[in-house]
Amino acid sequence: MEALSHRPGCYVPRMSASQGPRSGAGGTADKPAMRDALVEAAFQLFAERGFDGTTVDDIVGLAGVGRRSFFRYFPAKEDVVFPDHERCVADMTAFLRASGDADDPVERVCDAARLVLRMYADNPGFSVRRYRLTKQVPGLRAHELSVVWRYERALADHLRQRYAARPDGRLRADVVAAAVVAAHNHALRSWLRSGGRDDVTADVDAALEYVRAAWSDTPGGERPDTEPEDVVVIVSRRSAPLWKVVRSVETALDGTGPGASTD
Amino acid sequence: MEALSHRPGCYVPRMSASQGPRSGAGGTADKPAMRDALVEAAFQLFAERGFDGTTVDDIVGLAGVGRRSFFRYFPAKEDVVFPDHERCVADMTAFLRASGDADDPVERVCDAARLVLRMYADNPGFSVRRYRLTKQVPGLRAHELSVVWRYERALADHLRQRYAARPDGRLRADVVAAAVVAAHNHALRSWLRSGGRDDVTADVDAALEYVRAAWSDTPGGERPDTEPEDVVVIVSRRSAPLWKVVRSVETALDGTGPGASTD
DNA sequence: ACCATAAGGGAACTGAGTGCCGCATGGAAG
DNA sequence: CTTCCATGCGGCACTCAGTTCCCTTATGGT
Repeated sequence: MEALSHRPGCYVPRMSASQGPRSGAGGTADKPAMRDALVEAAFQLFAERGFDGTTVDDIVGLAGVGRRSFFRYFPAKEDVVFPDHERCVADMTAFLRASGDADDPVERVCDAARLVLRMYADNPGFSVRRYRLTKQVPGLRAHELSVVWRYERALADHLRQRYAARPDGRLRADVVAAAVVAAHNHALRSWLRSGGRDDVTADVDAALEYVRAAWSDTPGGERPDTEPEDVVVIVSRRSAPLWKVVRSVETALDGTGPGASTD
Repeated sequence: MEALSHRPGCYVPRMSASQGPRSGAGGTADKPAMRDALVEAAFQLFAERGFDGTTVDDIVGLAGVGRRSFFRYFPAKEDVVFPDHERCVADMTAFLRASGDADDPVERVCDAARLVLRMYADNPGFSVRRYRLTKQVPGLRAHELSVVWRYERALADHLRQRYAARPDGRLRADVVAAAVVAAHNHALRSWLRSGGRDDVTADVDAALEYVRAAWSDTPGGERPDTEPEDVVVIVSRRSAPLWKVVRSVETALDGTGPGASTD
């Protein structure tokens, strides 16, 4: 999570696809005013008449632009609901590409998921409005699946590189990526359902820790540098009475007595 | 997996959605000839001109039926590529609903995934043709996502019921469902990529065992009915030499010697 | 013979998405 | 200042997916 805080120069400028025409002077931070106007008009009409009840002509009519311009900025009507999706994917892939080979791959993809979370949390109002929309419009739900799929593919591709040496590296990469995305989405959705009031980051951290504990190579809840020296394993016959099991566990954890410590 | 073999009366008759009109006499096993003709014509044209290069008029022209009839059987053009999807989802939900509370939930959803696999493996030729199609047509890839999403939701909903007592039950359900689907799809896709020649079931079993080992409540590789009487736990100091660890493991498994058996 | 039901066929319509062309702006070169 | 080119925008027309409405036909029961 430390990797996510205050990364000054890590922002991908603007070379993303589906960005539409770059307007005016070839500077760095220009404002696609027409694009924002289209998004604003679209969400206003979607709130009034619903997604299916709104035509592209309605949107461009309210925004005061030509119909052809809409499809210059958004390849499809559904894309106006996820305006900066391409930039987010580009940011995530850049973040993963900047990963070193030393750190834990699972940690890295969890941090990448936190990156996506931050993009949602930065605009709570917009995220909640979009969530209510996608929840009840089947076409938008389907579109959201391909949005999420892009993130999952980015995570899985990164993990496949990192797990290239493992025997089941590709399988593990796909499974871990799916688990991370599922955990992230679980926490994100419950936050969106609450209207954006709860503490997202804590819930997402807990959810990601859940899969990290199951799939990371650093098994404990600790980071590699704080990992304890000992690994504890307990053997017990199932028919043994509970108090005997407990006593043996305690003894084994002490490292003395009749436990199974080999050292 | 025993639950998957030979379930004579478990087949969901025909009340699925998107099934189109039920034809002719009200018997049990009638054949929607027109539906099959549409699928056949569609795949033939898709192979020749591609999905985007084929219009619905082309399909109905080759099948010799009216254009309106196509949309009676398939709500959208993409649905002709997944003709029995609704029946598969209905089968899976029925299979999950028939689950007892005794067996391992993870085992159950893994078996449900194997059920889907069997539907693919029953028609290898069709599955491979569809795979090659969906691989290169973005619109079909997106549609496949919503197909897979239905399966994942079915698994997750079942797990949510089974994990209702757990503190993080809903999170665990979502993560396990995603992991199972990812593992299943990983093995399925590699089989489809091979043209349907490899042994699917073995690969899928291995992939599902991968997530079962991580998330099932019965940690070993054993089924509940063949579970051994003993539970083995091993304690080892990390700095111990490997041979000492191995020797202690062997001793512990023997139940004799200086191991940690409490009985 | 009559009607009821259900399936197929077909014309016409809406709306998304695309191709093409013309217009305007704005900066650079003559 | 004019010419030229590049770029963004608007508009028209077109294709095609999907829907609505209505008609025809077959079958089966009374």
